[in-house]
Amino acid sequence: MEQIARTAKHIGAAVRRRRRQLNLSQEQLGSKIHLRQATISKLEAGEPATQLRTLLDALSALDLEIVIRPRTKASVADIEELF
Amino acid sequence: MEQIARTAKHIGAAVRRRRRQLNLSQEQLGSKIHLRQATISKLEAGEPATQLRTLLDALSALDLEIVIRPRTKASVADIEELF
DNA sequence: GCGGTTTATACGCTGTTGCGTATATTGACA
DNA sequence: TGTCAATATACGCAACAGCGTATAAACCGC
Repeated sequence: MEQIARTAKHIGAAVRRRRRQLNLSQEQLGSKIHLRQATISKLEAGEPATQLRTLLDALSALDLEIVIRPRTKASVADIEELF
Repeated sequence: MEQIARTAKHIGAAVRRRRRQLNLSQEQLGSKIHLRQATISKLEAGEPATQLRTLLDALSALDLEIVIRPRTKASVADIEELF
């Protein structure tokens, strides 16, 4: 339930996972926060130039939050496994 | 050491806190990741249109990572206190 | 108070978002 | 396999990030 994310792709994957968990389509999620389905698609695809606002709005609608903490010793391989 | 961040301002504050902890100037942090001092300034100011790439690059240089998880019950007031 | 450092802000430029709108592509399942 | 939902992608547009460069403003120790 806790996803470590070090890249935009990780973040996108976490968003997608949660959205599906909640049985929402990109369209439905988008309309909750006034973003287009295409925008959600790019966010989930891990587009690194996505705006912070877009991510935060999505997280909010998905009842997710971000925690910022010192990096754990988990290797990159360990993290990739989660995705 | 774990910062909950639900807004761009929270994120910016966490970045700034860590940067200072490591005794880096915005200039120094920026040059590590090929971003201008002005860009770091905006990130720390909590500009919500900042690009994800910018944040992730900064976190990487600061040896920080993001965790995405379901929102805790902590009230907004509780979170604001941290900042 | 001063001088030096650090941070905020400005201008013109290029690149890219997210928009509206629309259409391919893919996926799921009867 | 056919069909409808869901997702990816496209075009032109307005808005704005981040760039180089530069300067104002705020901070700090002495």
